[in-house]
Amino acid sequence: MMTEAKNEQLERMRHSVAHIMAEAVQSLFPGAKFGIGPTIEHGFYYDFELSRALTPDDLPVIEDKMREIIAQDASFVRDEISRDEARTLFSDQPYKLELVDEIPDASLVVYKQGSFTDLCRGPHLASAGEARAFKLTHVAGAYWRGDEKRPMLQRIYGVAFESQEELEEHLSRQAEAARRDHRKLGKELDLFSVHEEIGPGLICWHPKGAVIREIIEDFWRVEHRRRGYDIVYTPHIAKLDLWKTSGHWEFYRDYLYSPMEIEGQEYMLRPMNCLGHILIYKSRLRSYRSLPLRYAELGTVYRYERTGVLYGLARVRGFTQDDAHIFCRPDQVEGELVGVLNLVLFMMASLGFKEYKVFLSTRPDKYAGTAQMWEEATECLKRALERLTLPYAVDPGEGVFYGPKIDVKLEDALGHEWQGPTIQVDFNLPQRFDVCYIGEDGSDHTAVMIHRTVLGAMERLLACLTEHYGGAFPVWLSPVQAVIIPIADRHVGYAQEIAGEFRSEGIRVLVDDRSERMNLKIREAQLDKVPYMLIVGDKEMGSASASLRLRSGEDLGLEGLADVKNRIKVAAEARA
RNA sequence: GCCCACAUAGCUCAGUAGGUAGAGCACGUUCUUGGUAAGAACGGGGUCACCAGUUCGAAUCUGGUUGUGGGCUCCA
Repeated sequence: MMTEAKNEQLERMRHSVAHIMAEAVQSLFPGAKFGIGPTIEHGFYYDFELSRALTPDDLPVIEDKMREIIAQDASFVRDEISRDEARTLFSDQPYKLELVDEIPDASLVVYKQGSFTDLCRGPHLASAGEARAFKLTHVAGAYWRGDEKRPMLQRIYGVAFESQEELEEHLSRQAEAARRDHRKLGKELDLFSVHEEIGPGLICWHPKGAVIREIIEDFWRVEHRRRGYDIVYTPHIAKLDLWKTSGHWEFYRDYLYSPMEIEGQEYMLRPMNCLGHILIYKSRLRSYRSLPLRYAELGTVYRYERTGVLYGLARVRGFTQDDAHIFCRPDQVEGELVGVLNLVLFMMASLGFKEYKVFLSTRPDKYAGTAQMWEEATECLKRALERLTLPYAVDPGEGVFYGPKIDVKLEDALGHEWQGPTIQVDFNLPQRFDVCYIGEDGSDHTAVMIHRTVLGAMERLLACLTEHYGGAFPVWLSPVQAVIIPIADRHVGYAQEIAGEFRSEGIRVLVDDRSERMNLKIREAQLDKVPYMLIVGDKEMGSASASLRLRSGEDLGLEGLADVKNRIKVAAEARA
């Protein structure tokens, strides 16, 4: 109850600060047209149409004006007026008029403070002087009512808290998030790059990023074989006709790369991996006895994403899905779904993601198949979730046109959400490609097809892992697990001996043999977030040992080589 | 795609009355061989993203292109 009341008060304050900002903008930009100004997580925004574009330099000026307004401490006055009065009041505010016309109530509520009156349900603070710590953070463009066909307004975002301390705490959390940004760490830790010369959204994996990827992919393969998947490889381009048959050309044309002509035939870069898998399935007659068949592929796909949506590794134009397609009988669907969900949970746990949200998306307005098919499949997905006692939320109408799905959103250490694994039942492709099997009765039956990824895409996964761990990857994923630091040049030979021995047992180790001081080498290994530093000098050489330092800064002192080796191997095997 | 901002050495960034460029780190050479987060000196390195325009003269002003960032819309 206490926190609820507190939240309500905070919401009220944030909303009032939005009004105060609007008043400040009104006085600084005469003729401003006002959109809406709601509260959001941590703060608020307000949308305006102004005579000129705002720049970041405008924010402190607006903040100063807001402080003046707060100092004047005008009361927030609630008033109820008729629709006609409202139309008169907002006669020069086209966006407000639009809102007035949409509210069905007979009388409308307005709030007035100082010289500013806004159409607003409230509630608000008693007076402007109750506003507390706030800061305007950034300006951005935003379509009126989120519709890209309507005018773009200028939005000012701000944050507001009950106290200066809370505001500063929030700002420092933001700063920590910026430090963990995978785009920044990707450069610092030498994981990946994108190049103007190659094209936006197309990723080059550097050796260290590639190590992480390779380890995860190897792990993925082993786990899939163990769970009855067959691994396949299929081409990255295919004739355009195939994509017409599948419906991709019709439904996703805006997201496809233009076809290319080869020997008078049009070919297209693949946006999905399914079709190759379907053709493998169809390469011979399938009996009900041989189902389910599970074809898995780390399949690279290319999708044309609009430039404005690209984001580091998390939203790209070429990416590798850990894809698989399960072909099964209707009576096998539920069991398969449970198997996939188990695999998802296992992968998430192995990668260190403890927080995730599960969403079940149901039938949209436009759909393939019959309502009954959707009903049954949705029930199957539900039962599978319930068998694993997984809490989930239903996203009504958010399914893809070809079938219902389960999406898993991961939450990283900073609370960012990432769309990861997805499990989709498909009613479209089996029909279009006549994907069937011979049943017990000797006749053809349409197979059920399940698309699924358990990691999502390798690119997005690396983004997510990097931010989750802040670049300090667990030992099993660390590109370099240990750096051996000889104190003086005469210790390099000993360091290399250790490195050879460790390497032969699968430990990723480097010798920092530069003629630099130990302090520098420690600092750099630390900045590289290498889990173990083995410092070796005269003492260690004489006792077949190394002095062990962890990236946490902890100095574990002298330890026998066998123990060090064992310690690293145990940590790697535990995936810790 | 849309709105706004930004683009200077490999990296992080200085460089506002327009007069052909700087620092730190990194890199190279040399000296130093040092016990738990940066030893020192010297040196190499930039057609100031690209293309036009204004100007006697453009990193600096204008327009366009490309890319990046913050958002909006979108994300099979």
